[in-house]
Amino acid sequence: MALAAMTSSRRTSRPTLSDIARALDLSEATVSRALRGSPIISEQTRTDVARVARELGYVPNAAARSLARQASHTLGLLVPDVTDPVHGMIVAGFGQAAAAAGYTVLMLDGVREDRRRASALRTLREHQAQGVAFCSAPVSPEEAAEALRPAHAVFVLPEWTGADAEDRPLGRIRADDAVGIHLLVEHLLATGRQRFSYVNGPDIASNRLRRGSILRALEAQHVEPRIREFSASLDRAEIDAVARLAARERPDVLMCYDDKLALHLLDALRNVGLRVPQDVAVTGFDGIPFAAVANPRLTTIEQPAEQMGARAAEALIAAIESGAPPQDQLLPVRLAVRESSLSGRAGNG
Amino acid sequence: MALAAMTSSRRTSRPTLSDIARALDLSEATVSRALRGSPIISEQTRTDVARVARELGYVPNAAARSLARQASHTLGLLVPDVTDPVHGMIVAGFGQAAAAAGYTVLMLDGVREDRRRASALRTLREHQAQGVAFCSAPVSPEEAAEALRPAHAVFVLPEWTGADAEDRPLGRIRADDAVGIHLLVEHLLATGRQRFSYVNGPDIASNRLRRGSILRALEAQHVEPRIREFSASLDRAEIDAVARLAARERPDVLMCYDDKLALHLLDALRNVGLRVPQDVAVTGFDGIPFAAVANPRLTTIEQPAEQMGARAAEALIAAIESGAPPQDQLLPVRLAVRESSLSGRAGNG
DNA sequence: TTGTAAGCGTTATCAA
DNA sequence: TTGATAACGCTTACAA
Repeated sequence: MALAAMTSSRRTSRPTLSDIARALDLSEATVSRALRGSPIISEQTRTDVARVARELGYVPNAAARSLARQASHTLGLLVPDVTDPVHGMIVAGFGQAAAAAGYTVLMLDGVREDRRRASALRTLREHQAQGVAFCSAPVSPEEAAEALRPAHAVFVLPEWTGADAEDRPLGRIRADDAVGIHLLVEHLLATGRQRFSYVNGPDIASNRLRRGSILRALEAQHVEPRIREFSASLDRAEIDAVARLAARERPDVLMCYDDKLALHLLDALRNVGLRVPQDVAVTGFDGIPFAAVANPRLTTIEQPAEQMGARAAEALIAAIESGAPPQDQLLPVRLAVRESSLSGRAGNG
Repeated sequence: MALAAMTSSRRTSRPTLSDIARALDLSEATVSRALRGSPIISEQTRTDVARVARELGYVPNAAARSLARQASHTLGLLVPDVTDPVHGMIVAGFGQAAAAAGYTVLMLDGVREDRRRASALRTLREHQAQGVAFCSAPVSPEEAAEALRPAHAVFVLPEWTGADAEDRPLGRIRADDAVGIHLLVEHLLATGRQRFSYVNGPDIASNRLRRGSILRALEAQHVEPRIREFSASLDRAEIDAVARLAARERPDVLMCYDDKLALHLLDALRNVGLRVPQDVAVTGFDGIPFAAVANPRLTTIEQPAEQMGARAAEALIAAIESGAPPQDQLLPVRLAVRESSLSGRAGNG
């Protein structure tokens, strides 16, 4: 008996329920109940168990619990690139909300790469994730279905808008890009800009959506949507090319897919001698912190990224615990007007 | 029998080993061995099992495996703030290296806050993390010990340099700050800067270390270490105060704790009318991507942050699998000279 | 209020 | 080469 006890405590070197039970001469079942605050346990037992658990430094084993309960209390979060400020904020918000609700997060990064995405999905299945959020990730319907099997899913940014979206336990958390863009276009028109151009980001849904919103916003303002489009990923050569084109064509505004792109473009414009905002206005999208301290400070549409992450986790958890599919949500954005789009043009057209 | 099968497959809705075993009329043990490529399995059985597993969409249950093997294959990563570019890169590198080695990462954010740090450590114990990395996190010796119990630990940035470091299974992954700072000081002296000042970041070990290195580097260059220190967290009011002080005292250089601080200071200096680098040089530390496109582009010391994360994971895994404590590592840095520290001073002293 | 025992999905030990 | 069987640590009927 004593030997068994030693052996068992040596083997894992972590105290278990049965260590507590043995110390108090109780059954494991009673200890388990006491630890989780079951109402049918006597006050005496409860305090005894709590004390011994503390003394022993007992912490429940998540794997065992997951197995016994048939619930992992684990959420998956798929991210294309954690080093991106927006994704970082989503991750932060998601993690905080999940932790607050007692859920563990498996954050898998780099899922733009096929192999890593596949491995991430497999990891989530192995760990029996009860819900998964796709953060701006290009997931195919097949993959989504695969990831979901019995789980719930939420798309934080609307990368996937598959036709069969209705059949699946999906929810979408989005920022109200359209409204933000409407405000932005209004502001730009008000400051006298006329020849608009849009600088495309990578060819993903959010880029297409923003681009579409710009066209619609211009129409709504009865501006002929004479929009010149430029294409640039974050590849530096492409951005330089856009800057050179802009120097030649002289649009009034360069509306960029996102802040990161805009900040790099600002740098490229400096190289070709175009002044912002005197020669051309530049706007971003997202509201990342560095946009506020760029030189010139960048006009942008601020998304509540951290809140979006938190909402995603909450939606997932609510869905898991209620059994109902996660709810869609549309969060408000805010236009931050800064130097890069001020009027006072030098008039070059 | 058929009923039992249905019941069992309904209950979890995920196929298990026994589903495969039943389908092929084999034992679970054999299926388990076949799946993991045990050499003592017949070719026939192996292919049969693989086929059925694929058909059924079988994925092993991590919780069950962790329990049976007494090894979670899980690593913990404690991060103060994922939205910080440096931390983001560490997280990215760590995650990639861990995944490549078949380990799952539990990334816990916001651990600067006491409560979240405590909860993070508990989560890691619950999940039986076999190793944990503290990324620039202010951990107390007690907490570290608590986190470690039977696990291994690596400190990615040297926040904790406790006296009893020797007794514990610790390893430190650091960038060679001292060398970088030496190069930086040399460069600044070569461009004619004389009155140095250091802008302190938060009062954490890495700040103290960088500060110390600057003093030593100045001494080594036989420059009287007349260094004026300023204090600024990322609180905007403090940064503005530093800018005003700088406008009054006119040091030749403002060496900042890190890039983030430097970028904000650049903005503040613009407000008080100080030109960089004509009136004062500004340098950062870390080499975050936005430093390269700031206006003026920021001179900085580039740390291989992503590589540091990867090394941390690798060191942890090596330690786990060999049983030896993790190895210390010192990674090289690189001085990136950019506009913010160019010579051509307007001569104001 | 507490205990007994079965089970969760794997792996590992021993036999066969 | 394969099969029983006993863990792994916890939860949960069902009994007492």
